[in-house]
Amino acid sequence: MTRAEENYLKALYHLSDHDDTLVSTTELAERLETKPSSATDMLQKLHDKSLVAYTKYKGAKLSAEGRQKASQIVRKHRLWEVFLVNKLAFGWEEVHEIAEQLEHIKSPELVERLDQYLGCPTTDPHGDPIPDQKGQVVTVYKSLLSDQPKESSVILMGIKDSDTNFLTYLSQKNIKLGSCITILDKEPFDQSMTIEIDGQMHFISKTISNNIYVQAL
Amino acid sequence: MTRAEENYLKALYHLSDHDDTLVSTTELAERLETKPSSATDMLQKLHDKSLVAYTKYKGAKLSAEGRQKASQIVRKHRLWEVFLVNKLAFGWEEVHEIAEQLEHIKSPELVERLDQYLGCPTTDPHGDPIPDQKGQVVTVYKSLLSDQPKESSVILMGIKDSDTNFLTYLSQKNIKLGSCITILDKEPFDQSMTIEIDGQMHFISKTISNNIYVQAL
DNA sequence: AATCATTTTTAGACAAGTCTAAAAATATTT
DNA sequence: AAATATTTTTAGACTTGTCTAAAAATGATT
Repeated sequence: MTRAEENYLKALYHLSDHDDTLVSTTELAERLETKPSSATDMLQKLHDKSLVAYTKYKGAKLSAEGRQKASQIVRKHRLWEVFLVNKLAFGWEEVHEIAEQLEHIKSPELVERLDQYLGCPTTDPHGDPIPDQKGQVVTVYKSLLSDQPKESSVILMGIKDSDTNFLTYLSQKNIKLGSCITILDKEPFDQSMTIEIDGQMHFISKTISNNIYVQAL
Repeated sequence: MTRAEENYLKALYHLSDHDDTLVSTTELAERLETKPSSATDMLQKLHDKSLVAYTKYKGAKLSAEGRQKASQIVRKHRLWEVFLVNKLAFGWEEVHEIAEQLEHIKSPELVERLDQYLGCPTTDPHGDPIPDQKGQVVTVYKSLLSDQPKESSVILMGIKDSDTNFLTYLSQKNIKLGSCITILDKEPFDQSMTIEIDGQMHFISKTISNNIYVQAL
């Protein structure tokens, strides 16, 4: 498999993550920052290889085989992210781009040894699950911080959209995975919150709280 | 720089390692398992980019800039080899292919952190020197085992041609970097040797001893 | 149901890197 | 020094993945 093929499979994996909906050509092209015509070409190619179920004008989704392949690329991506953060002390906002490259390294042996070396982690530095060799992921129940009531305490479990700017914003405020968050106040008007983390108080907008996954204490 | 360009630079680096001789198109093509016509195309391209000094029908060599670029690819290759052997417990005969892929990962920050993490090694698992950021290498004086006199004792410092089969042969016999070798006997006729390593005796041909670098104790 | 707008596909072109086959230059031999 | 052999380069073609522009299909509107 070429790098381009791998990137298309991965994009399909992310776009039809849980639901089994068909992905449109335009949607796929946007995700990959390319043109719909290019996506069409590739979908036909991947369909010929039985990695994608694609019907002209209707859309595409991964086949069982394609999903397995895609999951292993995601597995590699997230394992490398753990390596970069836990072993090389990169910040969680710095690792995505490097992992985009490392995920294409072809060596099943390497992946398994890396997994062992890292202690077989089940989530990456942003709280996203790491698929196992079979493509299975451990589903951890996560709610959005924005849905939590006033005066409750929760643990930060993940980031919904791991945008670099957002990750940088959080790490500057020393907010990280595992942080204990107490909601001191919640404005009924715009749902902005006053929260407390490690004795520090922060005001956060709904946009922010809506991008943070938490778990009840 | 593309992967192909990097591979050509690296090949030139290895082919005109110490001496500053011109490399022929055929020589380069053979090293890269490609055709001379392809090598010609690429040499012209690299010449246009000032990475290679190339004269039609004469041959090519790296420019200062090209040599620097090449050295950093070799640096990455060898650092990753150290990682694979020292951290992931791969055998020294298993790491070349994987490092061939890892050497193309583009992230200066990653290289420097990896270097630190590994303790800034100066040689790779086969005893080859790791260039520093400037492309400089520490030259360690190494002689060939085949040139050593009978009854001398030496330390194994490196492998001349790190062929997979040869590396496997050595590791099966538990012969590794740093092993102390005593030459018990040396046959005048074919220069085959009887050597002793860690209490184990081995008979080795000239072909073998000629591929092992050692240093006097 | 017919028209209009949008999405998707096709067709043809381009760049990178490779190849084969033929032409040009260099090296070797007599 | 001329003829032959070898090496190197050029020319044209192919593949992968992309693009633009035009055609076809689908969806929305009236």
